[in-house]
Amino acid sequence: MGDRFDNLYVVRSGSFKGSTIDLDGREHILGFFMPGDLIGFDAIQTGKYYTDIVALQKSSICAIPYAGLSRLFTEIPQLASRLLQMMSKSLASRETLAGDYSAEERCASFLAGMSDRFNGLGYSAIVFNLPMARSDIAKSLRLASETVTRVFARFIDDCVISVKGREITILDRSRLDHIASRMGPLSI
Amino acid sequence: MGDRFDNLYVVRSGSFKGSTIDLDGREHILGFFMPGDLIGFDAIQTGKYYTDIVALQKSSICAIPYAGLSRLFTEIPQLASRLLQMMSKSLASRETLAGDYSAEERCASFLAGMSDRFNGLGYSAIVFNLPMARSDIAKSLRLASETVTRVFARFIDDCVISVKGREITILDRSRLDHIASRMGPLSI
DNA sequence: CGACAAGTTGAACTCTGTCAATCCGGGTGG
DNA sequence: CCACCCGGATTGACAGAGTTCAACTTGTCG
Repeated sequence: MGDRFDNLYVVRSGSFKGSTIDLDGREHILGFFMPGDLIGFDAIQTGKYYTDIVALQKSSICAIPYAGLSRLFTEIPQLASRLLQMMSKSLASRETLAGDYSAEERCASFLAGMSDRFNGLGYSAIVFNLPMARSDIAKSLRLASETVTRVFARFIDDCVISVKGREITILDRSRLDHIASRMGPLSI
Repeated sequence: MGDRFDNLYVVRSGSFKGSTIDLDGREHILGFFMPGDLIGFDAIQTGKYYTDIVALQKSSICAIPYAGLSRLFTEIPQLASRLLQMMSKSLASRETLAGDYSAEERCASFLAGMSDRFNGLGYSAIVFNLPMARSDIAKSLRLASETVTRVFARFIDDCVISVKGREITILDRSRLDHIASRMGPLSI
């Protein structure tokens, strides 16, 4: 955070969280990045990164110098369009997160979103290991970690998911979708 | 909303609100658009507008066919960069709005932001007329309109602002900034 | 096996939303 | 010119979801 914006980064393996620390010292988590995700385009405007990026496990990234990339806009105009598309998608996700939704809706949307993302990466959409701590989930959903625990507990009671530490098993995806239905998809 | 994405629009005069109706029929306001603001780039990804745009007063806009614009990316690569910048800025604003901030922080940030925007347009940063209803402010900040009223009342008691209908006078900008300090600027 | 971080559970509290009543200002029509 | 309306704004009372604080449990790693 605060460094001069020179590169965009693509996650190659592992996962990251994007976070900021506000003036009261509280951490806000803006999203999680998984393989294929692009990191850093929120810095294009200001020329400075304004989020901290923290690896959640052993991970690797690939740097893309923005100067070189933007020069390519001339030769490959689709490149700019594609970049605009990715930003547009990210924007929609933020939009979703900004809505006033209940803790259950948020958690359901989060779980469904993670399932989809793992699925898109070729992993199981049913059983997967969350790379982040409960408190990180909570901060990304704007909830207290205790609330996330309690909602998960309710989901377990209702046989929607089962949980073993950070391993999640989706037992009833349609129910999950139904709970999350008011919210759009949470892609990042 | 729902129409095929063909044009971006620039506000020439007046003001607009961008809103969606969720499945429960409740309106969410995503932002306000004032002269110079660009409308519609959140549709780049999906190819469909997914917000309703409503004028708040007699207003005029200028349509920019996106097909023509994106062709220009080749000739004028700065154009794509500029567009990316604007989206990046919008992204940052959404980020801000997604955080968990108190009603006071949200309202203070909103007022400071409006003051800055009017100022940027050549109007007074001290006294200005809000074009939108209290309920619109509330919906854009994810609050109930009553809460906005109450927070404004508290600000008046503390001599931070004075209010006469939709006319706002900033009495103590530094205090306002202080209250809003945990939040980033709310530009859109 | 012990220690420390992460996660869970319980109880009290607080902020904000909801509901309802009232107030205000501007436009309308007699 | 005034009485009347009507939507927006304000104010009050109350309830509920979620936070906070604290204690307790679990699991992981040295």
